[in-house]
Amino acid sequence: MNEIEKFKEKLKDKGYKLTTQRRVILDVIMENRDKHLSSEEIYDLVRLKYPEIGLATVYRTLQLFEELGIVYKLNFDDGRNRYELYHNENHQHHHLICLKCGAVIEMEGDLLENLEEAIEETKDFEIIDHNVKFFGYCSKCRSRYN
Amino acid sequence: MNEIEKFKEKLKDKGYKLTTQRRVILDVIMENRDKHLSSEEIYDLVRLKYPEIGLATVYRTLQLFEELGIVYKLNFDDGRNRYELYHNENHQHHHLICLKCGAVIEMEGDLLENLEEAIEETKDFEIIDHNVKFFGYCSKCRSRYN
DNA sequence: TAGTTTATGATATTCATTTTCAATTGTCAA
DNA sequence: TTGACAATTGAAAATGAATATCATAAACTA
Ligand SMILES: [Mn+2]
Ligand SMILES: [Mn+2]
Ligand SMILES: [Zn+2]
Ligand SMILES: [Zn+2]
Repeated sequence: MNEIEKFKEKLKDKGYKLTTQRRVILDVIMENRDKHLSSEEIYDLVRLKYPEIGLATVYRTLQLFEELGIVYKLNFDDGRNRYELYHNENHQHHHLICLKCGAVIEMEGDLLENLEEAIEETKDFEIIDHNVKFFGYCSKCRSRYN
Repeated sequence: MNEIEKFKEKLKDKGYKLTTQRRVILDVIMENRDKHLSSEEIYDLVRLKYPEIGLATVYRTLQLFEELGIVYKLNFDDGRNRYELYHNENHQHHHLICLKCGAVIEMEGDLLENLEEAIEETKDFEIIDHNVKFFGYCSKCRSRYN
């Protein structure tokens, strides 16, 4: 079963309808797997394919996609929601955000085992998800030519 | 030199004036070291001591305090800025946020050495700060009596 | 204390997001 | 294929946190 089939399934499962709008929004997100687009950036891209769409529909759909686990909501402290396609089951990557140019670099691999173990033991806290961001300077911005 | 003296110094250093409003806001934050108050929560507490204060003053002051390194701005993904007194120089604690009751638990100790080393090496990224949150269930909410 | 500068409070404004609601569309049983 | 009915949509208004504006007030300093 490919991604589109899974998508249709997920919608049907919960009684949601498959609309053109939802299809187009998913397409845009899939075509931008590597990006971390904001709601309005997604709106702008979707409008190229489907100019009649309303902004509210995009916001509504992104919320729905998050509920369905199709998309993951990110917060880069820039005052807007951003989204990425739900990669692998256990969302194991961190984001490095450049304080100068705003570049977002992904860091695969968790490397949080120590920390998570310590938390579960000393704090008796059951971890469901984590959110790890690093702020600093990317290689480009560190070079003296900048 | 105690905390208040340091505070006065920091203001004077940059040409800022010491006003009653700033003093009262600092007091409220110091009296709530263990909390992670939002701007409006701080406003409400400040008004108990100084009812004439304006909301804008509280927002402005919190921004100023962040610039001066008196306070640290937090983002718990609840749509509002939260602040805590700048603890130790290297802001080494993480937050565990309960998905059920909203409790915020602090985790002292970094335990990110592995991860940070890996990033600096493999990504050529200079880390200035990090932001680590864990979402899950606190001990209270895990007990069957809930 | 006077003179200069910074800060304040009230209010208006911004901006992302959400809500409202009448009109439209997808689904599914007949 | 159709009709009934629930879900969805787009336009517009509303919300809510944060910021900007501006006349007045308070702090600093010589
Ligand atoms: Mn990512
Ligand atoms: Mn804390
Ligand atoms: Zn950069
Ligand atoms: Zn809890």
